[in-house]
Amino acid sequence: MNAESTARHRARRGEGERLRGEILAAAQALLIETADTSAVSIRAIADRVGVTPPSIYRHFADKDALMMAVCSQVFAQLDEAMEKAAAGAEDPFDELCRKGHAYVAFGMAHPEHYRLVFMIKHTLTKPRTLDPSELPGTEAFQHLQDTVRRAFDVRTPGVEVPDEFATTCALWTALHGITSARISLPDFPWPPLDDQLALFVAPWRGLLEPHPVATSKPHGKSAKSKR
Amino acid sequence: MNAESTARHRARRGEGERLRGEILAAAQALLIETADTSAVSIRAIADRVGVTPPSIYRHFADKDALMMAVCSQVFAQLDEAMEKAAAGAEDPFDELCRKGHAYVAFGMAHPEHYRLVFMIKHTLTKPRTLDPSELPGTEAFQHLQDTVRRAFDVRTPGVEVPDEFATTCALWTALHGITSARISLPDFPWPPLDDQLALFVAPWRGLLEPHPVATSKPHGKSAKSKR
DNA sequence: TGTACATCAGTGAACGCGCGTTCACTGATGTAC
DNA sequence: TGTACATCAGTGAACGCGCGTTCACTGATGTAC
Repeated sequence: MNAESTARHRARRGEGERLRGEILAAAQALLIETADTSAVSIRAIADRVGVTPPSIYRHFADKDALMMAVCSQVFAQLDEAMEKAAAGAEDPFDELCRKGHAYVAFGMAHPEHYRLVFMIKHTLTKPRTLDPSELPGTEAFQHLQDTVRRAFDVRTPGVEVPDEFATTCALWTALHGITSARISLPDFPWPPLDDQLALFVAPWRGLLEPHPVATSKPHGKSAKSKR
Repeated sequence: MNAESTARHRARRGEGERLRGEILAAAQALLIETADTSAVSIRAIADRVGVTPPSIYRHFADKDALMMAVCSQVFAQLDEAMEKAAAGAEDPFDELCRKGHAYVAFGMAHPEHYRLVFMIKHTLTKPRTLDPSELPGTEAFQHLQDTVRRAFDVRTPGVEVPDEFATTCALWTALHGITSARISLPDFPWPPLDDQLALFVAPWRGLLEPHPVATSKPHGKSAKSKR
C-alpha cells in the first residue's frame, strides 16, 4: 500500500544476494546517522530495509558476522581512499604524509565504523576471528608498509634502516592516536589537525632522510633549521 | 547464615558512606575481573557487594554517575602513578619518558577503565558532562603539561619554542595511540613496547634540545649519528 | 533507666524495554512433464 | 500451452534474557522526653 511495500519486491530465485546488499547498506546508513553502535540492532536494520528480523539470518549467520561484513566493506573504502590520496605523491615521504592525512580524515568521517574495528577489543580467543590477517584494514596496513619500504629504498645507501614492520606500526599507532582521540573526545579543544599531523610526521622525514640529499623542495621553513 | 550475611552489616546512622565505598570497590573489581564494560551492571555490582540493586540508588543518582565515580577514582591513581614515576627524573626530558612509560603501563593494567574514559564517546551535549575539565584524567594532563613547560624552560634561550598546549596534546596523543591500540588489538604482533615508546619519545628530545648542550649522558648509540 | 517515636539504610517485587535468535509457516517463483 | 510440483526468500509469533529503574515497605538505629 505504502511506498515501502512498492519499493521492496521479493527477490527472484537467484537474487538472494540482493537483500544481503540492502542489509549491509542499511547497517552502514544507521551507523552513520545514529553515530551509535548500540543503535544498530538486528531489528533496526530489518526495519530500515523494510523486512522482518528473521530474514536477516538467511544472509548472515549472526550479528557478529553482519558487523564484520559491514567493517570489511568500509575498510575496503579506507584502503581505497589512502591509495587514491597517495596517487599524486612526489616521493615516498610525501606519500606517507598523504596517506596519513587520508587515514585520519577517513576515521573522522566514519567514526562509528572506526570504533567498531579499532576501538573495540578483538581477541583471537573468540573463535570468530580465526585469522588476525582477516581483520578488516589489513590491506591498508600492508600498503602503508609498502610505502615505508619504498621510503627506506630511497635513503642514502649504506645507512642503517629501522625495522620496516616496527616503523609501520609506529606510524600507524600515531595516526590511530590522533584519530581515536578525536573520535572519543570530540569536545576537547584539539589543536588544528594539520598542525598535529605535522608534529608527528615531521620527525619521520628526519628518520628516513638523515642526509639532506633528495630534498628537492624546501618548504620555506627549512631555512630556519639551518640557522 | 553464610559468610555473606555476616560480612555485611547494615551501616550505622552516619555511616551511609560505607556502602558507597563498597559499591565503588565492587565495580572496580568487576571491571578488572571481567575485562568487559558491559558485564558491569547495576545488578552485578549489587550482587558482588551483597546488597539489592535499589540500594545503589541511595548512593548514586544513576548508572552513569556511578561509572563516572569509578573513573575518577582510577584516574586519580593514574595521576599518582605518573607523578611517582617522574619523581626520580634527572631532567624534564627524562621526566617525560618516565611519565610516558607510566601512562602506557597504567592503561594496559586497567584496560577497561581506560576504555571507559578515553575510548568511549564523551559529548558535551550530554548534560551529564557539564565541564570538560571535570573529565577524569585532567590532573594527569595538567601535570604532563607542567613537565612540558619545564622541558621548554631548560632549552637554549632565544630558540623558538612550539606551543606548550599543542605539544602536550601531541605527546598525549602518541601515548594514547600506543595504549589504545594495544588494548583493542591485543593479539596483533606488536613490536616490544619499549622500542615503540623510544621511537615516539626520541624525536621529542630533538625538538626540545636541538643544540646538544645539556646532553650529559650519551647513551652509546649517539656516536652513530655523528658518523 | 524506660518508653514512644523519628530517621533512614536497605529490601522485595515488579515495571517496561529492547535485544538476538528460533520455529513452523506462507506463498511467489521457476521447472518438469 | 497447461498443470502439478519443488524451491526457497521472506513472515509472524514467540522464546528467554538481562537490563536500569520505581515503588511502597521494613526494621534496626538513634533520640527526646
